[in-house]
Amino acid sequence: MTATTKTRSTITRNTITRSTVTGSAPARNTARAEDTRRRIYESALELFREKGFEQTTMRDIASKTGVALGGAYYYFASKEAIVLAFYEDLQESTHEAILEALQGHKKLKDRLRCVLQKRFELLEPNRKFCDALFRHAPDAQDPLSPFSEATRTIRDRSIEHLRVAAEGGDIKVPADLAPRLPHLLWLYQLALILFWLYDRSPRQERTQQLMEKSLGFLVNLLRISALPLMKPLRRNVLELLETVASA
Amino acid sequence: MTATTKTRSTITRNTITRSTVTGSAPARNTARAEDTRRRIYESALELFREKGFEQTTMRDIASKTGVALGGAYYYFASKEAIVLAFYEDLQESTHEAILEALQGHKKLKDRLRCVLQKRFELLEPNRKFCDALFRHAPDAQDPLSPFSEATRTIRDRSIEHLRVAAEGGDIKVPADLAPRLPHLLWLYQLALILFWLYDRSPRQERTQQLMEKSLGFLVNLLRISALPLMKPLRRNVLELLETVASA
DNA sequence: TTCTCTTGTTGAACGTGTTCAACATATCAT
DNA sequence: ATGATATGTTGAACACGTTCAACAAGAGAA
Repeated sequence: MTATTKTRSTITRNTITRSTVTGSAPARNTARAEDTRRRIYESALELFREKGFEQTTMRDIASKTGVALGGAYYYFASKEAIVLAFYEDLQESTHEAILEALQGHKKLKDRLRCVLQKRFELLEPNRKFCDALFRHAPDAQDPLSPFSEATRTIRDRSIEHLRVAAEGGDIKVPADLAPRLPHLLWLYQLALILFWLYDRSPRQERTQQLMEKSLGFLVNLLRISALPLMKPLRRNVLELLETVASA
Repeated sequence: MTATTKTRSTITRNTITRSTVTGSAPARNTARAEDTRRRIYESALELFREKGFEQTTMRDIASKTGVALGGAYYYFASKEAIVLAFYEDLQESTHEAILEALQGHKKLKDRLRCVLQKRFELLEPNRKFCDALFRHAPDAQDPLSPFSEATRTIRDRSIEHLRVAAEGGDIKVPADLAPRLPHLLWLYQLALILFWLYDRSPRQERTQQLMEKSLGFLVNLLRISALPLMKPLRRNVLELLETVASA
């Protein structure tokens, strides 16, 4: 066992040019780099889909791509960052699609279901590995957490979908609650996705059931929330949110 | 690089005598074993408290205890299992205490706060490492998940506290909701603990605030839930729970 | 061309949780 | 006491994610 004392150098190139959450992406995207990156990315997703996140090794990914182990880390800061890149892509490529799909629906319940369905539809082929994103979920300091500053862009997009869905619906939301609603709906969506990821029923029917039931509940809740009787409860909820949100 | 092909033997002792979640505990607890186990356990907790879960190495634990690395694994199935053992201990040693503390309170809000306060009080010195328990939380198949079959005993104890707290309170809970309430309260407690673990405010004051606000909300909600108007919403909630609970 | 600097690539080494076959010690029937 | 079996202990080896110093390839200036 050679006790090689490694000199830990202080300055490295990559610490400077880190740009997105996705990883230590090189500053200039030359054609070669772009290509290598894409090849690594695609090998990775293929393997993730086949064997799941845990079962796939960075060595697998590198060797399938035909690069050295270290190569993967030149493009992605970590194994999980690859999954995050996928989620970014997903959000990117479906933003318009979701907003368009909404046009056909008037009722709030339908509009929300529309957004959720679309999301699940796109997530479906990748169900086996998306749970990786929730591994460190509650720690908002972790860049990969859905609550982190680093994932704000992705999150904001998603919230925007839900805002549009809620605003165009047939239900009048109380003025004090309205501005908070999109964020709440996003939390609701997050919970559903989490349930779906671990749903072991065939074709994830239980998630479908849960979605229907919970949508019904949600809409009823919103309807009722407008009643004068509900004012104190609404105040309760808003205070709660205030407390949670204050950084 | 010596390519040592290791013969993977098929039968090992430990696979047979595994008894609790806590780890592959030996069948007979001899005095020596008991002692070694405790020493490992205590070193581990000390280190966890000092440096947190991630920063503490199994090698640290072993060497601090004065045993070989493998020794730790003779008593604990994994690093996380040590934390679970701690949580078991906690539950064990405080069951009575919590039930007694409840005696002094009549109002539901006070009774619930009493249970929660006690829990946090006991968890407090160990805040730095309890998050380890939530690492694989949503996967009910993982033995260490709070939802797993393996942790049922711990969970049931906790739910029992909350059942007693709710039953002795001053608020009449609707008959259809009452049997489900303890489980719901347990989920509520889980959420609070999760928030607390990652609460970075000084002395975790935000958690205290959140507790007060949410307790107020909860009690108001229960009060209102008895109104005839609320029958359909209650039905909604119960259906929801049914869907989630069906294995 | 040749020299320099940026960009891209390599693979050995590290630190980690975990496993396991070998060894050591205790327990107990004969 | 002696062997046999159960119990406890060891440390090397494994597989994995990750890091990094060294090297190679390309682009641009001289």
